[in-house]
Amino acid sequence: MAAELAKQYEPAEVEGRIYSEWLEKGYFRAEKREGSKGPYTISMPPPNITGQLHLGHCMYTMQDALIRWRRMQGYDALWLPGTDHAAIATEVKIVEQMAKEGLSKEALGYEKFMERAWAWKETYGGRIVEQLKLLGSSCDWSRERFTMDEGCSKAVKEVFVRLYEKGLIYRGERIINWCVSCGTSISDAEVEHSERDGAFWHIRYPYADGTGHIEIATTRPETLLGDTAVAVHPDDPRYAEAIGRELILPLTGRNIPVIADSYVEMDFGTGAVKITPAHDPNDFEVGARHGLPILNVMTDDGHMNAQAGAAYEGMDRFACRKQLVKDLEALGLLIKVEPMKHSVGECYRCHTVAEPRVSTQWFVRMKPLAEPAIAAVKSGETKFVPARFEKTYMYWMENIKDWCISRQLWWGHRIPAYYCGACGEMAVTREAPEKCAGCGGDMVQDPDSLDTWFSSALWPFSTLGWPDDTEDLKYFYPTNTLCTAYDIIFFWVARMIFSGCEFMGKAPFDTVLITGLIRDELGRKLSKSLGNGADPVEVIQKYGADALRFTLTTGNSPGNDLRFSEEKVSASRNFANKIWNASRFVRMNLDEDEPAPHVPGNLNMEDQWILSRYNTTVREVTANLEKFELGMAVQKLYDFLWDEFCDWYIELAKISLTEPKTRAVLVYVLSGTLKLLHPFMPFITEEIWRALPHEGESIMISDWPVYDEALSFPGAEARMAVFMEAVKGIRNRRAEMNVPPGKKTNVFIRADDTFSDLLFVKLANASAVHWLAGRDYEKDDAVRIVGSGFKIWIPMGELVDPAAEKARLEKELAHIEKQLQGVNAKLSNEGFTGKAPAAVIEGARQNARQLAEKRAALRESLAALGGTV
RNA sequence: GGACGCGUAGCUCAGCUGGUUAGAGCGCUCGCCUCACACGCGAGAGGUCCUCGGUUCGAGUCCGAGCGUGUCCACCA
Repeated sequence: MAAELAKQYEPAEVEGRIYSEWLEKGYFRAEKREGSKGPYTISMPPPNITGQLHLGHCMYTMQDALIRWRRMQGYDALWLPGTDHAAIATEVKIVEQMAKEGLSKEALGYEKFMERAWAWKETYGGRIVEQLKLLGSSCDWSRERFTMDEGCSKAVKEVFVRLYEKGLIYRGERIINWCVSCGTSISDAEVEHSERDGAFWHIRYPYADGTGHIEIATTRPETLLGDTAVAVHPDDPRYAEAIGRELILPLTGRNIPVIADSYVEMDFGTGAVKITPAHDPNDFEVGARHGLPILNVMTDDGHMNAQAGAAYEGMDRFACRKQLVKDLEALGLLIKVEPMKHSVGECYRCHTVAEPRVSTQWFVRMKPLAEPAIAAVKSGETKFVPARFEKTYMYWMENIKDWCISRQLWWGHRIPAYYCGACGEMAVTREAPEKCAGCGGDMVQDPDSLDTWFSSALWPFSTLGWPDDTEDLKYFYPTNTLCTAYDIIFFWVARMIFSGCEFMGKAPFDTVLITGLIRDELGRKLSKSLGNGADPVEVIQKYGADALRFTLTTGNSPGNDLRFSEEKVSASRNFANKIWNASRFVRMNLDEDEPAPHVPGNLNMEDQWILSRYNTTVREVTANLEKFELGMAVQKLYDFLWDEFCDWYIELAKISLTEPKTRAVLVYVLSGTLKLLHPFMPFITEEIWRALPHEGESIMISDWPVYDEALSFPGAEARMAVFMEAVKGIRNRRAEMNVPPGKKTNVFIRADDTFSDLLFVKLANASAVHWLAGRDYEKDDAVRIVGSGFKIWIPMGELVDPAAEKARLEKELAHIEKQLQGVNAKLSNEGFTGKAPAAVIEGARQNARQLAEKRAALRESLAALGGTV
């Protein structure tokens, strides 16, 4: 056994050593074992290889806590880790990095660029994995995966081909969101909308026959150059005559028709809408209905193209907007400019204003896939915790649109579509075709890659070996708990569910545990630009991983955001130190050959009490974990260990440390509590557990404690409650009377029950305890303490301030009277006595009796005191 | 325009299916270096549980309305 423990817990000395040992022993490895309780699986949300560990990742603590708990319960607990290639995010970073060296993608070429990207993956993907280890994550690293590794890539290809063959993937020309900065399409989910100050330009479109004009209003004047019609509502009387006439599109000289479409809102703007099918999703629909030409006026990088006309070609889209407004004004066609707030979409990666534009892309037909995914949640096959997020999910799924999955990026999974250079024939296949099946011409692969979420959607089964029918897949799928923040329900959770339903026939997990977001002290979202996120690595170095984990799990409930502050971590560190010192105390009083944890015989009141309280804690903490109430579980452990075990039991145990029985109880309760705490504070619990008598080689593979009816001692709990009340009463009185801690006092007690004098000597600074059987203390010169089932007198001479005592008694009396009044009012209410459960009524009666007793005693005390003041 | 949170002690937040006197951490006041721990010990102060109605014998907890605040979704140009 280790020598005496240090006075303060030093996490930095402990954590690395213990983590390495766990790794070496292979404790994280999950396997199908005979006689286990079965599988318990969590797929780790794969962190992006772009990132460093941030506080958000530290919420993975919840997953680790669940895994550690289930592992101790005897499940084959698999926490499957990995990283995400994060197509667009990574590519943007690499391009940035290259720009600093004066390099560009194009200049480098595809092959070289990909080499560079893989090198990036090795460096930074590796870094974040190492950082996850610092947190204490007990993942099965032997199963670590990457969304672009061979297996995952095979799964992606398989899914693409199957969906294509089923007609659920198609290629077509649609309006998509385009990021001019990233140079790629992005999905609807990847566009963030925000309200911005903009303007509403009212513009005159003259009739071609020179008989007047129609006034339209727009927030994006530059798109005028791509207009191919103006639409009005068919029932709008203002424009009844206009329908079918021609207008001259200003600055272009083109003629465009006025068409009728009920998409137009009559009472918004001027009731006439310019239609730009190439640059607006609604206009695209209108255009399709009316067979309008589609005129794309912009380039990939957000400049105006030749179709915009020579005057504007090459201009940046926003510069063009300015110029165009100026030109309209010069022509007298600008009627007015109204300030207007409207929502602008931007790329979620680079925050450039996204451009809706028509483009040929690949899409997933979502409706048929959404149906089973909706059913899975409706039927309860998959549950959200907290349940309210089901609504978020349902709303999105029920209103889902086709998913644009192709990206004009290099870093990602190539689309398995091949085109014949000779005849244009397309083939979608698992293996690249040698030659065109039709004409024998050479085939070229589609240059686009897939949305990064396309591969993460398959994560719960691709990582287990799918499409091969592996043993892992059979055993660990479906997984159990998916734990993630609410901000990626659409991006990821929803897509995993429909993918699981489609390809596995089963939803990928039974529970989605939603965590909140971490915010800073001021409640702001953590962001790189604000630089307001503490670096978890530094926090861990300073306070320890256990303190950080504790901070993130305690007193927090699923789905709610959490404000992070260093003060909280410091408080958690203090708790770790408290555990450490309590254990140090226990440890230093043990014999060399102290037996392993067991419940001894000959238990006295306080032994029974702490065992009973421990037993209750076991039951409640386990129940909390089953309901995913991790915050509550941790809170209970904190309270139990600090308030009950340390503040009371250890103090009482000091009286009888020489008895093996007392030491056995200390060891039993402490090591059991450490087990309960282990999922949350893995390092310190392991370190201490090993220093105490124990069986087995690690706390992390020890058995989770179970509730034991034999350890339930309600009688001892009741007696102990009385004792604690008495001790607190004495302490309180001494404090208020300003009795110096060193001054011991005589204590006279009349009680229904008796306790060992030593208890009072030790905990209440008593010099001697006098038990008054069946009679009160007779002299008047004493301070009285009245409790439930006891009265205590402390001779006044030993105290100092009778006036203060009188004031205190009066205050307490008033308080008691108020309470008594309340209880009596309740008891005399027939509604209450008639309808409330018997136990509640009995409780109230008992309370009333006790209060009445206290009141009587207080009055007596006051009367007695009155004589002496 | 929809949907969803939140509003409890000075600050940050717990409080499950309604049931005795509403809790914690930090901060504050008083006293203690008491032989595990000053990252500590003991004792305190501090709350109209946002407002108004309702259901109920009983509401911080359930319902309705309102106010404040935050988030997500949405094609009104």
